[in-house]
Amino acid sequence: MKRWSHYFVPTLKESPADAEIASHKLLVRAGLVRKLSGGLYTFMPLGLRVMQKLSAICREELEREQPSHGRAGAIELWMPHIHPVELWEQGPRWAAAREIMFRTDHAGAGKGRAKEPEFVLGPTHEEIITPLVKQEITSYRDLPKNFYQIATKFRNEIRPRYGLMRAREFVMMDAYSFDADDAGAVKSYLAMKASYEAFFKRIGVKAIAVEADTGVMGGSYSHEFMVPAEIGDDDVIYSDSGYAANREKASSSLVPKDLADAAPAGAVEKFATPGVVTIAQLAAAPYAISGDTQFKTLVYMGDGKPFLVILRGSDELEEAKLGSLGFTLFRAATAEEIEPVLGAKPGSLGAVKGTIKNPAALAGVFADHAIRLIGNGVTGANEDGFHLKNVNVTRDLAITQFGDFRRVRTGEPCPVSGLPLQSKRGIEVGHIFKLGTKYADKFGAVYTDDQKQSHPMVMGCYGIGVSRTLQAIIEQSHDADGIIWPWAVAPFQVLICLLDPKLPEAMEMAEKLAAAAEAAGADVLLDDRDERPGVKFKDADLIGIPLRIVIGGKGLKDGIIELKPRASKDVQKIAVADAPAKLAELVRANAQGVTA
RNA sequence: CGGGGUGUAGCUUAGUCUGGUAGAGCGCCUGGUUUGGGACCAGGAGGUCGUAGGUUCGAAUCCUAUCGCCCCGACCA
Repeated sequence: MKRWSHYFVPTLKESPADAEIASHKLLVRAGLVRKLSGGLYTFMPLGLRVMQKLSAICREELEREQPSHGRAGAIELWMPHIHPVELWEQGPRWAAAREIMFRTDHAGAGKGRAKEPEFVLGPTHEEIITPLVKQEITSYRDLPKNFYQIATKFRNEIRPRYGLMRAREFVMMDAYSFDADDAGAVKSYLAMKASYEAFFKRIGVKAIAVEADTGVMGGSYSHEFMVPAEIGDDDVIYSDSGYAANREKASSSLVPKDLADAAPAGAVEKFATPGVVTIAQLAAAPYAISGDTQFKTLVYMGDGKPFLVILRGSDELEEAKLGSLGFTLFRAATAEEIEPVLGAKPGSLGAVKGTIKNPAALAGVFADHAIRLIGNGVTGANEDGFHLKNVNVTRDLAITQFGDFRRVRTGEPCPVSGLPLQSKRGIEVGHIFKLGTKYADKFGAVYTDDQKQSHPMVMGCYGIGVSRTLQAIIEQSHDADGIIWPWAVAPFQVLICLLDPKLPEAMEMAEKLAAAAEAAGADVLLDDRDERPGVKFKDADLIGIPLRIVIGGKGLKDGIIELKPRASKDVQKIAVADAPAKLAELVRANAQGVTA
């Protein structure tokens, strides 16, 4: 039992000026965190307790045996957070990752300046664990293995946001699985997915697993765990069939599988379009060529070489989908880069064979499937002020490869069920990746099988943003008065409000109840402060302890105490004599509800 | 990094346009009265107005630079 008067819970009546969203305001008002600087937070005693509860449950769920997958759970270890930069340079994503990494300099190290940093602060640990496993595991007998840690991560986010939601230093559970083959890696992946689902369920968070883009991590497939919330950074696309994907990854069955190639409608014809540089201008009078019959040609630079992406004029590029093309780094090309290759400025670009000034410079022409719906359409002539009509997809466009590059829209048919797609915002609290051999190849993490053959290990990597989850819980579970903690992660499960702490019989009662609750498995906070009742009630609601007990001088005279769950409005009055047993029973019932 | 906003006491802020030497509420300290939903009265402490220059007789206020923070965009647990 903690006595509030000897503890430290600095609550605030007013919201801090720099907090915008409910969970951020409550985080600070309830005394869970304090800001040091943008994206850097101190966990105050109450906030730390929640972090510890989240971590403990996370450990239990990760280490639990997964009988259905015939393998042991994950194994905890602890890796350094200062990494020699050479390991990152050797890894597969240095070019992309270095931007978000904090680097160390040599200040205070008694050395001169070096040109390159020697150490970086770890944003995640693939580059550390893979060499470790390469060194320690060489036999199939030692596989599979899944290692994890719960530790601080450092990312120099371009824009930290919303308190713990996107911080520069944050707490993450990161796990890495190593399997002998792909089938094993899939098992490990599914076992982790099951562990994640169990974890989020236990902590009282409604998180849904959605298909996700693999981004800079690479790998073959991945799921994100999303907490639905208006303030979330991500769009979840879903349908009532159960399909759910991050917008970056989402697709639709807009183009029928059996769609035949359109026959040419006539010879390609050039026409003058002076001053027309947008899809909208061409769609307007006097041209009146609707966006869904125009070909939009975008130019990107992939690892230094230009490539083209063709979409319907009415569609938007989903940039993340270009990741499937295999470039390490890509970005939109500048007008200066475009003109020498295509022969025109943006606004008159096209991919019709023979109109591209320097086709040899291109790394490829990638077309979205949806342009097949156009069949015959209009595109730029690669000559400023001119467009081409009667352009036929199969006859006239020099397409290297078709793919899914467009951003889906709600209302389009779900790729699984055909039901209309819907969209909602979500907070990404966890992510799992099946990595394949990408890192194992780079670091030479191989093992020998029972035929004396050497193979790369097949990896998976997994993350849960523990500190972000803490805030997501608040975002998902609060009301106008404060936080409503789920039982399992509450900093304390029971709050005893002693309205008259100076009354010896009240204090005696409080201690008796606290002992009963603790024996039943609850953590107890005793508000023994010399404050007026109103202050105690307001604070109680604000910090959101699930079960509140009120011991007041008046009630005690009538032989009763009060019991009120934070989540409900009902106050139960209980006879003093029955109180300890009743409280213990309630505690056990609640605890069972979250471990069952 | 682009766009927008903001910086005054521990917190929330007024004052800035129109220059005259900083005010409130909360919190804190002392005393008293109170005590079931953020009490009241009296007294008190606390501010180089983000920082550095400049204009001016005089700058929180005008100008320049710089830093921090917040929001929107591209990135991420």
